[in-house]
Amino acid sequence: MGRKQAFTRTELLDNTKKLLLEYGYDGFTLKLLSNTLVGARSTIYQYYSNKEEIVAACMKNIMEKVLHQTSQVDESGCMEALQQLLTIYVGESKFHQLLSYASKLNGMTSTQVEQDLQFIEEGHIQLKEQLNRLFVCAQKEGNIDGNIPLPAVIAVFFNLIDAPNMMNLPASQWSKLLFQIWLGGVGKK
Amino acid sequence: MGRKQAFTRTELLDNTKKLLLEYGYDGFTLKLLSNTLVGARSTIYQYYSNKEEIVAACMKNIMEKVLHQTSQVDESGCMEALQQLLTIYVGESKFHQLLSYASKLNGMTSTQVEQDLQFIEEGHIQLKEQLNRLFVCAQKEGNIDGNIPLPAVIAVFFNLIDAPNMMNLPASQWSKLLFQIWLGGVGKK
Amino acid sequence: MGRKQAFTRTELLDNTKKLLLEYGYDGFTLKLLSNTLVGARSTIYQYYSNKEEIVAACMKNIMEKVLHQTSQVDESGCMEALQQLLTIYVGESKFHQLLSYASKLNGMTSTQVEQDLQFIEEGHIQLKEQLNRLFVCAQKEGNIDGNIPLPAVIAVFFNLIDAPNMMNLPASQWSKLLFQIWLGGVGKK
Amino acid sequence: MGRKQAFTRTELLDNTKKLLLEYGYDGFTLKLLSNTLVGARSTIYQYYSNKEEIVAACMKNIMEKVLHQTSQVDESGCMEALQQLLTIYVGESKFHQLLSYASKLNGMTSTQVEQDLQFIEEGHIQLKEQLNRLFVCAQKEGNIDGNIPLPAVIAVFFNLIDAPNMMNLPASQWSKLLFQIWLGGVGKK
DNA sequence: AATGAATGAGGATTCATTCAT
DNA sequence: AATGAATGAATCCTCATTCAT
Repeated sequence: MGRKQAFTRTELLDNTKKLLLEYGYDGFTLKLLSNTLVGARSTIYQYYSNKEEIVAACMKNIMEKVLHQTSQVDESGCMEALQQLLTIYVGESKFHQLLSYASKLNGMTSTQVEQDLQFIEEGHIQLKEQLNRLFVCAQKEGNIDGNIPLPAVIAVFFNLIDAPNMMNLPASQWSKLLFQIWLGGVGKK
Repeated sequence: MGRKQAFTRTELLDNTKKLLLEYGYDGFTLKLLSNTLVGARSTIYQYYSNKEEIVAACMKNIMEKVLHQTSQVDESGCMEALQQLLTIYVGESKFHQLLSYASKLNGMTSTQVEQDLQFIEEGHIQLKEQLNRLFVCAQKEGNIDGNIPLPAVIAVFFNLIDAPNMMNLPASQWSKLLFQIWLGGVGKK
Repeated sequence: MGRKQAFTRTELLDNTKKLLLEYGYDGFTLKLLSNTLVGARSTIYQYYSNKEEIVAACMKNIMEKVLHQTSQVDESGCMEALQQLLTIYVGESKFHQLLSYASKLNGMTSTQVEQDLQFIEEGHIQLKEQLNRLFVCAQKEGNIDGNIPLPAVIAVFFNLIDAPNMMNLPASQWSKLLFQIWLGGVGKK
Repeated sequence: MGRKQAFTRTELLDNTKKLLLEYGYDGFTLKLLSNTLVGARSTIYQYYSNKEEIVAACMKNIMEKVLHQTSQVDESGCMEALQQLLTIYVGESKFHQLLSYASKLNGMTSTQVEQDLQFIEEGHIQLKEQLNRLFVCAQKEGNIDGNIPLPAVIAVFFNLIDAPNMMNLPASQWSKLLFQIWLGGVGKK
């Protein structure tokens, strides 16, 4: 009963992601979004009740995907686990950039936004804890140089995610390369 | 006798930089800018004929500063030179972030913007060439592992700039640490 | 075999009345209305073809109820009759307020609205005539001070209807009190 | 310096008052308002930063006018004072209706609105106190029938303000007539 | 030259109403 | 007949930019 949907929630969020990455939070307008969809601008409000909710849902989506993958990583071998995590992060394109828009969102406006932000927040914590566990383990096992302050180790690790894959290697290879550099450096041995 | 000058071009650009970093390109409004200056909003148009020109000039400014510093680096010792470059980049706060707003600018709107964008573009090329020179030299001198593809070496190097200095070390120390990690990795030797 | 009826016309109008009183004409939206009913918003259009028709029907309804009651008043004793009328008006909650929305309605839009407005208009006239009859009679019988212009007598009488019953007396008592004040004033005798 | 104003704050508020009375709070749109003024719609925002502030300012204005007048009433003779107050209220056209829009305003949105609402609130209290003083005094002096509950006395008094002056008498005469009815009733003595 | 005021284009959002199942 | 989805018009508001003093 009722008319059939012009577009799905998934389409909406996918296009949102693309546009957010291309134009940033403020540059992302509902007009732009509706242009990538088949219907009228106002139809978007059938799915989400305002712009913030759309962006929040989009971010939550990505966090969910990442959490799903990271939760399946076998942590018994910590170096392998770290390598796998890097692959996941590198694969989930622009993870950092997208989640950085959280600061633009005002949780007070809508319960839905608030919930999504909370979910993202908790996801972040979970991810941090996992990394911490693994870094500590790696240090204990003697895989990481104790002379380098751990914050620096982590900062560099995290930053690798955003390194532009200019050679267009497949994500897994690229991440392997990055991991190798992170661990052994670029210097001649 | 004219009215007394309300504010200088330099003040204008300095405040622009601060605001751009705080609010991003879209969040940066002329009202916000004029609030940080002594005169009226419309006076800004005596200096630049639109918002894009202001941002372009601001970006050009930063590129100029960086180019000025990098051009003074003694390239005879390539490893030392690279280390110095990293210090310069790390010191020039948010170099990447600011220059990323170039994508928001539409060169077609004004000749001035076009010229500034061109300058920035050329600056980028110049910087890349300098790095390339040094990386090739470093490789030749046997300081860099030939098994790692040069683009990866460069990508990681460039990305270090944006690593958050969470321990709040002085720029020179932080850059030294990053350089050391880049070269030798975080793994136990 | 058709679908089962979602809601009745009466339910629709009753809820409309409640909402009109709570939110006013503009605050009254079809979404709000459909939320108080069991079916879908669009089903409302099976009963009335637009918002104006709903409000007009609601207003007509109320006028009908009042007319029905006032037509049963025995006018032989004019003071008793006036007292009864006041009770009716006071009892028909917010009679004035609801009928004031007539000004928001545009008779041109639909024949139905036009007819309803006409009905209401005529009802008003009928009520006025009845009151006039009774006031004239009251004057003749020497119950009303001939020195007070009749329009003022009527205006005050009509306005009593809207006096807020702050003591929350039962309608009949409240109306009796108002009638007594109207007739005898609040001054010490 | 600068261009000369297209319209004054006073014009703006006067037109606002007229429109509010004609169309109600929701029916009052900035488009409507700007149509009654010489300039563009957006120019209105030079004076007030949103619709609520305009309405709040308009309401405050009216309250100020009324308070100014009521504060000059000589309260030594309480019946005369009450008569004067009624004249003031009757003269300040639609005092009640306009101030009733306070409920539509959300004080949280703007400090200005909050302050104006507070002012209006306090004005209300002041007016109530003045009336109370006078009613009590009138009762003491034996001018008011002790058998009628005071709330009813007050309710009727207040309601007189809104009685439509259908004979178009000058405000002072009309109010005198109303006062006389309120005090002595319409019945034959 | 400096400025205060004016303005139009653009964006988010709501709502009555219409469509298609 | 009932409905869920679609939609365009209308509204508030912001902002870069232009005007006139």
